[in-house]
Amino acid sequence: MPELSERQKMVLMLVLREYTETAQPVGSQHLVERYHLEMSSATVRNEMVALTEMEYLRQPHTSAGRVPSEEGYRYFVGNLMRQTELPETLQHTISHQFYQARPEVEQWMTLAVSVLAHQSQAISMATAPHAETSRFKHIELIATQGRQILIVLVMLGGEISQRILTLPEPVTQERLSEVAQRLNQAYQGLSVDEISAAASRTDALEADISALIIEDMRRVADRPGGDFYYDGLANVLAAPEFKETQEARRTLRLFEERSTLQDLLSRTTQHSDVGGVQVLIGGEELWQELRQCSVVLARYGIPGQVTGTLGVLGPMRMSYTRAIPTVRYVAGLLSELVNDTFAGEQNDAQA
Amino acid sequence: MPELSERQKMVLMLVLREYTETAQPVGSQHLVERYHLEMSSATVRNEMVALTEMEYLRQPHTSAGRVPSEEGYRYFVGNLMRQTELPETLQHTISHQFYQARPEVEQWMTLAVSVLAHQSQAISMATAPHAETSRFKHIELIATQGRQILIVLVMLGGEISQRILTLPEPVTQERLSEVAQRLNQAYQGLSVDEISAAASRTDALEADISALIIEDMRRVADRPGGDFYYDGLANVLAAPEFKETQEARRTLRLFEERSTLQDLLSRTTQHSDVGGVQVLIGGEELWQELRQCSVVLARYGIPGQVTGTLGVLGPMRMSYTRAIPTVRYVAGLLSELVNDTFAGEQNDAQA
DNA sequence: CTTTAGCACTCTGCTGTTTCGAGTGCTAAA
DNA sequence: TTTAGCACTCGAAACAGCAGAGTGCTAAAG
Repeated sequence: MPELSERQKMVLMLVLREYTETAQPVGSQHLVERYHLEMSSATVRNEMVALTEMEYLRQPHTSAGRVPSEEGYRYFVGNLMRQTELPETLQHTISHQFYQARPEVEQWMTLAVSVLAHQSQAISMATAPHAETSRFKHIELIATQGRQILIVLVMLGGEISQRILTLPEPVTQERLSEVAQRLNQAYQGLSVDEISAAASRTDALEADISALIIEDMRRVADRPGGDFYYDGLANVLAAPEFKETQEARRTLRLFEERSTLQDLLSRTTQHSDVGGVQVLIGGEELWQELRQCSVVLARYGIPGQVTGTLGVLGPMRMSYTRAIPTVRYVAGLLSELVNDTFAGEQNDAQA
Repeated sequence: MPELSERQKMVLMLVLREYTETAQPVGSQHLVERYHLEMSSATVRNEMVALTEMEYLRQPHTSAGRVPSEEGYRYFVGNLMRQTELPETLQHTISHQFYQARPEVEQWMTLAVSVLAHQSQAISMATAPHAETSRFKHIELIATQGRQILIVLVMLGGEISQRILTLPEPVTQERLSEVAQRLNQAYQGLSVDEISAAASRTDALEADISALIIEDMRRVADRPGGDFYYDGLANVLAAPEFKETQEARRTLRLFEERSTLQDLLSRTTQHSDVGGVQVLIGGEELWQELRQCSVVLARYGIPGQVTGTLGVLGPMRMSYTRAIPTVRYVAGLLSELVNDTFAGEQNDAQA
C-alpha cells in the first residue's frame, strides 16, 4: 500500500468530514473555500485523482465530486482519526444518569441503548451481561395451581430463566420446597455438564426438574449473548441514504429477525478484548444486508467471566469521531457496573 | 344520518375495496370495468356525488377519483362488513403453532405478535396478561455476594419482578431464607394496601424488603398492562402512505417511546368486553400521531382477573375484513391459554 | 519538479412547457 | 331515472433548455 503524503491525508480527512455532514459528493473548490486552504482547487484536484487511483475515494459519475469509499473510511478510522475521549461534561451527564438508574440489569441496558442512540443519532444495540460458562446458582419451585409449577432458575452472572412445568399429578408447596432445597445444595456452582452427570435418577420429580434445569442452562449458554436490547430505530429513517424505503426496510428487518445481528455480535466480539472498539465498515463483504452500513462495537464486562457487547449501527458516513468514544465510554461504564455486581462470583463458586 | 340506498352501499363498498388494494383514488369508469357493473359510469358518478355530500367519500382534487373518508371506513366497519370467521385451515395453522410453542407467557406473546404481523401485514402489538389487582404470591431472597441480594417477587397472575438490593451489611443466605419464609406466610395472597398495613416495623431487614415489595407491586399495578410486545415494524414501510419518511418516523417513534400506545391500550380497552374487537380509525380525533392510521384492538383473558390486550396498527386503508377476524381469533387463543394457566388462582388466593 | 491559472467538456438538477389521460360535472336525450 | 356526450380540470410524465458545479488537461509560472 503506497504511503500517503501529509497533504493527501488532509484532503482525505476533509472529504470525509464534509461528506459525513452533507451526504453530498464533495468537490475541490468547495473544500478550498470552506476550509480556507492555502492552495488552489487544481492542486486539491490533483490529490483527489491520486486518492481515487488508490481507491480511497470514488466518483459517482464523471464530473461529480468525490465520495469516500469503504477503504477510505477504513484508512480514516485506522490511521487518521485521533483517539479522543468523550468531552468531560458529556461523561458526567451520562454517568450521572447511570447512577440515578435503579440497580437492575434491565434498567442499565435500557439506559445504555437509549444514551447511545441519542448521542450517535444511529441505531444502538446491546446484549445483557452473560456468563461465559453458565453455572447453577439457585432454583426456586413455586406451586401455582393444580399440576402446574413455576420454576425460577438463577445462574451465576445473573441470568434468570423462568418457566412453567405441568406435572403428571399435583404436588404440595412443601414437597417442592424440599426438592428445591436439595437441588440447591447438590448443584451449587456446578456447570451444565457437571449437573448432567450428577442428576438424580431415582426421584422422578427431581429428575424432571433437573432435566429442565439442564435444558435451560444449555439454552442460555448457547445464546451468543444475554437478552438483546436496541433503540433509535427511528434515527435511521432520518438519513438520506435510507430515503429509498427498500433500504430502510432491510435494516429494520435486521432488528426484527435478529439472526444476522446475533451472528455479527458473536463473531466479531469473540476476538476482541474488553476495552477495544471494533469498527465494521460496509458489512466487510460478509454481511450483504449491511452493505450500506457501518457498525461500531465494543465488549464490556469481566473478560472470561461475565461479558456483553454493545454498539451502534448507522449509515457508513456516520461520525466515527463521535460514535467510537461514546461506545467506548458507555462500555466502560457498564464494565464498572458489572464489576460491582458480579465480581468474585466465579471464585466463590469454585471455592 | 340519511339512509344509504342499496346501490350506494355497493358503490361505497367497492370504492373501499379498490382503494385498500391500490391506494389510488378510485374513478367511476374504473369501477364499472373492474366489477362489470350493470350500469354506466355516469350513474356511479351520481352516486359518488351523493356519498361525497354525505362525507363518506372525499376527493383529493377536482377531477381525481374518490377516496374513502374516516367516516366512510367507520360506516363500512360498522354497517357493511360481514362478520366472518377466519378460514378454518388458517385457524388450524395458527393454533398448531401455539400448541407447539413452549408453555411460557413470553413465548406465547412473541408468537402472537408474530402471527398477527404476518397475517395482517401491519404492525402488531400486545401486552402480556396482567392481573387486575396484583396480589402477593411468593418472594425469594438470594444472597449474591457481599452486601447485595437478589429479590425475586412473584405475583398472582404470573408477573415476576426481580431486583437487586444493597444492604448496609452482609447477610447470610440462611437468614435470608428465614425472612423470606416469614414474609411468604405473612403476605400470602394480600394486595398492596394490605401489605402496606401489615408490614413489619420492627425488623429492619424485613421492613426494607417489604418496602421494596410494595414499591414493585405498585409499579406493576400502575402499568396499564403487562410487558409490551410488538412485531412487524418493517411492514409499515411497505405501504405507499409512508413513503414520506416523515410520516413513517412518527409511527416508528410511537413504538420507541410507547407512552401514546400505552395510553391507547389502556383507555380503549377498559370499556370493552373480552371477545369484542374495537376499531379505531384515524386516531378518532384523539391521537394526533395516529391521524393516518387505524388500530384494531381486542382484549383477552379472564375478565376482571387476568387480562391483556392485543391488536394491529396499520394504514387506514388496511384490510379490516382480514385484520378483525385475525385479531379476534388470536385473542381467543390467548384467552384459552390464560384460562388454562391462571384459572382459579384468584379464588385460591381469597380462600 | 510542483503548483496553478485557464479552458473546454460533462454531468446533474432545476424549471418551464407541452402533452396525455383519467376523471369530473353538467346537460339533454332516451 | 338512467345514460350518452361533451367540455373542462388537473396531475403525472415527457421533454427541452439552462445554470452550475465539477472534472481533466495543458501550458505557463514559481
